[in-house]
Amino acid sequence: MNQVRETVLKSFATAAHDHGRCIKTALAKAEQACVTSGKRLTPLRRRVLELVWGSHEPVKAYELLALLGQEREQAAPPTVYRALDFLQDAGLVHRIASLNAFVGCGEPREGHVSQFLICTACGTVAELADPALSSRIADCAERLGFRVARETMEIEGTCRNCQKTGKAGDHA
Amino acid sequence: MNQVRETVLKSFATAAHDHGRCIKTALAKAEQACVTSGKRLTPLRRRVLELVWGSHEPVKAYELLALLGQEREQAAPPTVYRALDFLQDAGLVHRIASLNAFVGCGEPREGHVSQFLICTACGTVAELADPALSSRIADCAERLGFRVARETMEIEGTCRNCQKTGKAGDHA
DNA sequence: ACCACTGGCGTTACTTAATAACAGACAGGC
DNA sequence: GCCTGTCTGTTATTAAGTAACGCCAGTGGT
Repeated sequence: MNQVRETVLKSFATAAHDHGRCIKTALAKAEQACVTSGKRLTPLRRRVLELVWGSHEPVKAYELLALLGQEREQAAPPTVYRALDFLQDAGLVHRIASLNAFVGCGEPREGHVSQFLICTACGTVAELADPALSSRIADCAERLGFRVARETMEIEGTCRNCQKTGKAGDHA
Repeated sequence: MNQVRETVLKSFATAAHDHGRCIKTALAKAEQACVTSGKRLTPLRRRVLELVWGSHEPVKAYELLALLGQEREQAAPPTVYRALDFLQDAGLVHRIASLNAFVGCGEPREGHVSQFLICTACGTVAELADPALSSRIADCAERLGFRVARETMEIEGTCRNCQKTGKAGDHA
C-alpha cells in the first residue's frame, strides 16, 4: 500500500504552518508552471490565484468577486469566472463541486486527479493524491467498459484537530 | 477483489431495459423503505421521486419544477427542493454535485455511499457501490486521523455504448 | 508601416440554483 | 375542541454561472 502524500499532512496542520510562505511557494510554482507550458499568468489571474490561496479553506466565486471589487472598480462575475477557468485548466486550482468553491492546488499538473478531504467543522480542505484509489477506480471502470476522463472525490468529515477540540461548526 | 455490483450493469444497459418496470420497482421499494422507517412519502414527494426516476439520466431541480408546473398550478422552487431534501435524507435519491442534478437510488438505505460513473456522451449515470473503494478511502482517512462522514465520488467518462457508437455529446 | 488576427478583459443582461421567511392547511394526540 | 408538529403554498432574495458583444493590446505577416 502506498504512502499517503505529504500534501495532506501539511494542509491539516493549519494552526502551525506559516501560510504567508505557503502562498509564496504556491505562486512561485504557478508562475514556473505557466512559463513551462507557455500559458499566460496575467496580473488579474495571478491576483485571483493569490486570493484563492488566502487560506486552505475553499473560496466561493462570489467571495472572490467581492474581494476583487474592493481593489479595483471593475469586477463582474465573468472577470472572476474567466480567471478561475484558466486556473483550473492550468491545474492551479481545483473546483470543489459539492461546495461550489475553489481551492489552490499544491502540485500543479494538468489532468491532475482531484481527491479531497473536507473538514465540515473547520472548513479546511486537504488534497489527497492516492494512486491506489485512482487505480481501483480505473479497475472498476474498465470492467464495465467505461473510459474514465475525470474523477472527482470529495470526502466530508472531521479532521483530527476538530475531533479533539470537539468543534462542530457548519462548514458543510 | 470484489465483484462489481449488478446495479451498474443494469443502468448502462439502457437500450434494452424496461424502464417502466424499473420505475415501478423503485417506487415500490421506496414506499416500503418509508413505511419501515416511519417516514411519510406524501403524494408530492412520491411524484417528485417518480419524475426523478423518469430516466437514468440526472435530472435538474428546475426541470422537475417545470414538469411539476405542468400538472399543478402551484410549483415554486421550495416545492421541489423540499421534496428533494426529503428524498435525499431518506436515501431515495442522490444529488450529483458536479452536475447540480439528481438521480434515483436503486437501493435505498440511509448513509449510503455515493459513487457514480457519469457518461458525458449520453448523460447516463450508473451507481457504483464498491466496498473496496470505500474501505481504501477509510484507510487513507484514518491514517490522517480524519473521520469520514460522507463520501462523494463522481467519475466522468464514456460508457461502453458511446465508445462504440463514437458519440461525443455534451452531457458534461 | 500597415493590416489582420488573437487573446484577455470590460460590460450588460440573463438563466439557473438554492434558500429564507412567513402563512395556511391538515393530521394526530390529548 | 384544541394544541402541536409537519407539510405545503407563497413571496422574495441571494448565489452561481453563462451568453453575447465590443474594445484594446500584442503578435506576426507582408
